[in-house]
Amino acid sequence: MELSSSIQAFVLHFGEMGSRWGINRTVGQIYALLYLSDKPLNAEEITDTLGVSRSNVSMGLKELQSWRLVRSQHLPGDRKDYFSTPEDIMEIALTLVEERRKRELDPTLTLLRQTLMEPAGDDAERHAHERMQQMCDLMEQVSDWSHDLQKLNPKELQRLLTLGSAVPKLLQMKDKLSVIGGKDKRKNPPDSSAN
Amino acid sequence: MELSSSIQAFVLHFGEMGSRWGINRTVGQIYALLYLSDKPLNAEEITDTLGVSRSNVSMGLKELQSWRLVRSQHLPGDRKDYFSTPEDIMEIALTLVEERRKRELDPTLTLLRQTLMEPAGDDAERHAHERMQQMCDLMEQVSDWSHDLQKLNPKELQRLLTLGSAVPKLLQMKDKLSVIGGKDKRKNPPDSSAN
DNA sequence: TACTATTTTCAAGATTTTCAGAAATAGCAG
DNA sequence: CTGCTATTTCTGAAAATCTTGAAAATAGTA
Repeated sequence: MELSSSIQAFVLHFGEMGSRWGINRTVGQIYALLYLSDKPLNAEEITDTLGVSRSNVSMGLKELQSWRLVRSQHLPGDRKDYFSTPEDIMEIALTLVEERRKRELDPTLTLLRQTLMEPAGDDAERHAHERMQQMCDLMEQVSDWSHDLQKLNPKELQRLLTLGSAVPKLLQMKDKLSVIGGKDKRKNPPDSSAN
Repeated sequence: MELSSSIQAFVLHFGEMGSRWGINRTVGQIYALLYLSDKPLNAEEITDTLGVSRSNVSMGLKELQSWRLVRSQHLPGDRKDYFSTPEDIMEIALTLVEERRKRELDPTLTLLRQTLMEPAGDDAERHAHERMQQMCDLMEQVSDWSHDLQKLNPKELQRLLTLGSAVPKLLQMKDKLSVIGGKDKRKNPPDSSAN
């Protein structure tokens, strides 16, 4: 399959960016191709289009499936596997967030929790444990937040994203409401500590 | 310098995770060491502690400084450079978000904007451009959101993070308020389209 | 069951990245 | 300027990763 120049540029770019995103070039190119394609592609088509080996494509597809960024399906009257990316880009983004959390956060979180079970020995270790505790707390919050995101539907997520910088203003608004209504159930009421 | 076992474990872990985070082992180890240290360290001390070459430490420190995750300072009466990480973990997290945006998002955003200036040719390219437009829109929102985060002070950021899953409820609250007060200035008032 | 289409695995070669030591550079006191 | 120390850059070797073609495994079909 011949690619138009703009599609080609995008595919090549994804290949190059792959290293920054923690995937290799072929994987990046396969994903870009599937993302832009208006129909599912089989491994053979991908191989021909990208000009890489068939086995490379097989491995790449396997990795993309392990990330849940690519799905396979069968077309009627055809034994080949056909691959595509989800339609909804919000869904794609959520998947990416979740998988990165699993790979980049969870292992460290596990180590930190284990380490912090043990008491610190000398002064240096005591300080180190404090630092680890800070990191652990933050990572847990980010992790929880990531889990919460997964529960939102794409629509809610879209609104949240659009809101962007307006969220702090919402916070202020909430504070006022809480003060008036007295319905604040959080452990730390607003401004319980100085800024 | 001798490391206690829990510190050692953390340093080694950061070295291993480095590859997933887009840095190499030595860089990961140097960062972990500085993060846990209760005082700034010079390159010589880092070299001895980690058992890697002096030149490696030099390169690693340079990279960490390019990420703005490590700062250098001079101690009175000493010609050596001493290195440390910022105290506030929230500040560290913000730096990380910003630098990752620059490295992982911005280049793609640039390419997408350029590409989308040109009109699409055939049907396949038209579909591809639609997909690129979706990705571009989302990335711009994430990028804007990341910029907005940078403007928050650590305290506000902390509250935002603690809020987590409560944000959607806040959204609902806002909707009700807007309906009552009639002060909604957004282009798309709440529920202007079906969910 | 045997045959064929398709996918996956494997081991070797190619490429890229990491690393230590050597050489070069920079900063500074005398 | 000279000699000394601290730091960075260069370079080739080692290690890790990527890519490939061939072989093996799997799945579908007659």
